[in-house]
Amino acid sequence: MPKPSSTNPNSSAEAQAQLHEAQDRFIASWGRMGSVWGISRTMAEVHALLYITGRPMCTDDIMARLGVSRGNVSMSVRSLLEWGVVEKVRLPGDRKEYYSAEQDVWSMMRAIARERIKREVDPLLDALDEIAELGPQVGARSPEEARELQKRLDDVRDGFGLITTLAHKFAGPRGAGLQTAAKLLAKAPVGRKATHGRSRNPAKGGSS
Amino acid sequence: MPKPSSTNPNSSAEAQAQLHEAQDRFIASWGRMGSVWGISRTMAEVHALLYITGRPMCTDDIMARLGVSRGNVSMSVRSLLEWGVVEKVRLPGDRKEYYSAEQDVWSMMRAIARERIKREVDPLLDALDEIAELGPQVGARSPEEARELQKRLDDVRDGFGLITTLAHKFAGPRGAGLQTAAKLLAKAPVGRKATHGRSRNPAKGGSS
DNA sequence: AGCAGGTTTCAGCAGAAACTGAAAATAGAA
DNA sequence: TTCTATTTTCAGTTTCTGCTGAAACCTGCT
Repeated sequence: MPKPSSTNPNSSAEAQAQLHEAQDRFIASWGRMGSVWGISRTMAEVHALLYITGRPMCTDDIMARLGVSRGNVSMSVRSLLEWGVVEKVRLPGDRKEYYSAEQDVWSMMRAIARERIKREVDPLLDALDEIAELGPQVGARSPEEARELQKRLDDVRDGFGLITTLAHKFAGPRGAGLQTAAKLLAKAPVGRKATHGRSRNPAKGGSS
Repeated sequence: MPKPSSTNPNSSAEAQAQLHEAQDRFIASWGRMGSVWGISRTMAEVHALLYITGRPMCTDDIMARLGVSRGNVSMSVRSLLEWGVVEKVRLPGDRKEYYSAEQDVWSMMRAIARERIKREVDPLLDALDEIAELGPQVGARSPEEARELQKRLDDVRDGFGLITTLAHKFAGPRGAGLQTAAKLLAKAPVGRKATHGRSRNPAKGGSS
């Protein structure tokens, strides 16, 4: 029910404001995250907004809530659609387009991981392969330095290659299995118990 | 043996130039990577230079090779030292400071991962915890929306929490075990075989 | 102590990225 | 088809980030 959030039996104006604030905080954090990841702050904020409210929203809703221009919303939504973390929704009897975010966190994370690998790791791997091909030339004249170079190149390649293989299992179309794998690995005693030093806020909602 | 790379029995001027070019390409790629990761291009380039040559270098060497200012080198090196991927080296009989990069790729990757988690994930987790504390207020007046909010917050938290736990095993002081774990996981049939569609350059000249 | 060689800091500049606003394009209704 | 509500594009503007270069600051030799 994408109802223009107005007076709802359950929510007083005050509670509304508090909800609003909590949401805004999430949006702000996610947005800051976005800058660190190299995507635009607004794009991350739009995504956060759609995710946290869970309701389809149209361009004007987003503009109003985030206080950004129409053009900016349009561009951000487009990227989000490309990433596959947001989809268009048509409401019958309304000419506007509505947008809503992927609600399953793991799908969402897969999508994010997929994009990031594409942008961050793959180009490096390509470059590495390309550079490796210069090796023989060097090797012809300077075998020792060529070997050193080749070794370092290979080391990096192998490291990132492994990570990529791993990540593709996670991010690929059938990647859901990795959620399980991750949980397994998280439990497995690799070295020692690595509590990440943060006490989970207890009870409350069970999750997916 | 940090010899100012001059005439070496094994290397003709030509081979030297070719080695140089291969290195430069690596440096450029790694530098581009850096921008994507939100660290300055120069910082990444300095690191790449120190890694790929494997030789300790002083400020002037770096300035000359990378064509950047003294101040820039100074700042970059400082960050690199903080990240723990580069260390100071004193050469006896020379007042200059020399710097050299961690040569083990896995240590290097652990260091990188550690920094990135610190900068990217931890703040989000903190924000999430903080926001979750606003929940009860909302809940008092609007139980339904509060539950929805809490659930979404928890979902994200759980997802990132799991990843963090995992990552800390990898990046932590005893994290070396994860190299093994990664290899294991890479082999394990999670769903289906995920060849990452890239054929490793097979010894010599593949095509580009 | 004074001095020479080296490193760090930082104000100002330059280039890049993000954002706006309005014009152009598009898609649905009649 | 035409008319109109909505979305997209893009040139201009603003904002941000990284870089430089010179002055200030260390550090250890004499």
